Amino acid sequence: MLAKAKASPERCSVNCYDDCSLPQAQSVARMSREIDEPIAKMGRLVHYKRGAEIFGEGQPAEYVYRVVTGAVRTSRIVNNGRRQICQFYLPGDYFGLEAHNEQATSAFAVNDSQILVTNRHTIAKLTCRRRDVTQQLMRIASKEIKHLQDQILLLTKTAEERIAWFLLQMSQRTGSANLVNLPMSRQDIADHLGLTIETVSRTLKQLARTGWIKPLGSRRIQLVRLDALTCLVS
Amino acid sequence: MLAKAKASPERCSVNCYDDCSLPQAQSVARMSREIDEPIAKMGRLVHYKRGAEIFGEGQPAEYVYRVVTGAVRTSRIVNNGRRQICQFYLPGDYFGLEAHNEQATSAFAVNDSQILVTNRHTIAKLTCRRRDVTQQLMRIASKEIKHLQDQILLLTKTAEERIAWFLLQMSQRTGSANLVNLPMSRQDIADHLGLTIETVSRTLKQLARTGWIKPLGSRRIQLVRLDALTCLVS
DNA sequence: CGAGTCTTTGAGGGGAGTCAATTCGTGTGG
DNA sequence: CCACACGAATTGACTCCCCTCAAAGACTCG
Repeated sequence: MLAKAKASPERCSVNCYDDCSLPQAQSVARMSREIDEPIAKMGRLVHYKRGAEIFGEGQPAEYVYRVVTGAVRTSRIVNNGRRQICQFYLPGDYFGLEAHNEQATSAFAVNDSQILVTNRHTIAKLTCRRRDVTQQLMRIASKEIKHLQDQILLLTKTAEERIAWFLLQMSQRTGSANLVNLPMSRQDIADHLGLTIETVSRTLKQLARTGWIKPLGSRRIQLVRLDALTCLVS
Repeated sequence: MLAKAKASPERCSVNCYDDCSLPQAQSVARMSREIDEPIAKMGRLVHYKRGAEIFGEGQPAEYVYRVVTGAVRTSRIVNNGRRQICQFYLPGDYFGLEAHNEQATSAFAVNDSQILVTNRHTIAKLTCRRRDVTQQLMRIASKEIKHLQDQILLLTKTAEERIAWFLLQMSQRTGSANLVNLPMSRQDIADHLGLTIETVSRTLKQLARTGWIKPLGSRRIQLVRLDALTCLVS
């Protein structure tokens, strides 16, 4: 019931760079879909082990983060002990930007992950010189807001619709059309969708029985009937 | 069931100004808690009648809005006809900023309202000259994100907790400690909290029976036991 | 005063939660 | 390499909260 997150704040700094001069920075910039993202080109690459805390709720928000490899979840603990997973972040996604003074969420590495960490001061200084940085910041914030609004819509729907939505979203975000890799546990999914692990499991089974999905092991799912799933979410 | 929003796009422009020279602009700036908010000092004051559409979902996001008097609700329509009210905005609140290219929500005036409308280009130009504008933008976005996250936490709670949370929040935002004026209908409240009007009505009755609140007419509620309500939300 | 809308109240049903037991999967140590 | 342990995931039975449907009551405004 009380899903306490593992607090193993083990962090290993692997590589540092502050400019585009190093090859790693180049590859990071190339990974970006929008080439001219100034924030993507600076920062420090940090390696977090599976389950490691990246930042905690209430901590001062000093950095902006970007997933390079792996996966990250942000979460909040509610009074009754429930854990709400606000968002999963996959390679290319920014997070930690939404905070103003202090973090409203905690962030944990779902898997071993490489995260690009950029100081907010560095970004703030950049906004004075380059006007497109402000636009990029607002674009990231807008994306975050849009996503939260989608999630709010989701929480008024049925379990089946939530699961379908989640699977479709994961398939879109990971790029593979009809094969979904789930880096997170059932508990993570349940806490994200506002369900219980039992309901998640039952609903997945139901979708498999109707032939819309095909489970390939516990954390790999093939989306057989993309049309039916999409229709369910509409 | 299908809660269709009234589409009465009647809008009356009452006053225009683009600088601080006019007295209305001064009063708007004075209303602001943070005196040095650059956005609050410019724009055009528009009057919207009760039920009027301020902008529609999918429309290009050209302006940023600020409530001066009245109340505004932003909403989205889900596939099954349900309406999700994303947020209520009260005097002093900004809205419409979260959109990137096009509005993700529709906005309607709950009551007759005066809205300060500012062109995004004007703000964008200002960011080049004054660096604090970017910070203000991010502060508004952060506030919006925090609020959405709170609402997500809310939607996993019971009806009683949602109602209590809503009443406490409204009392905080309107400034009056234990007297809540509800400018919106039961349907609006229900669509905001992810409940039905029947459940809203029943839950309010239940809270009144336990003596924690005291209804003063349909749209005025006295919060008798603030401690108990706060404990419920925790 | 009356038509329409909003709100309240009641009865019944369904979907997800809770509790509990079993199975599966992974890593560990003998 | 196998046996064991531990957690993760599945499956089942039962309960409860909220939704649905329906009708009556209260309020608003012409």
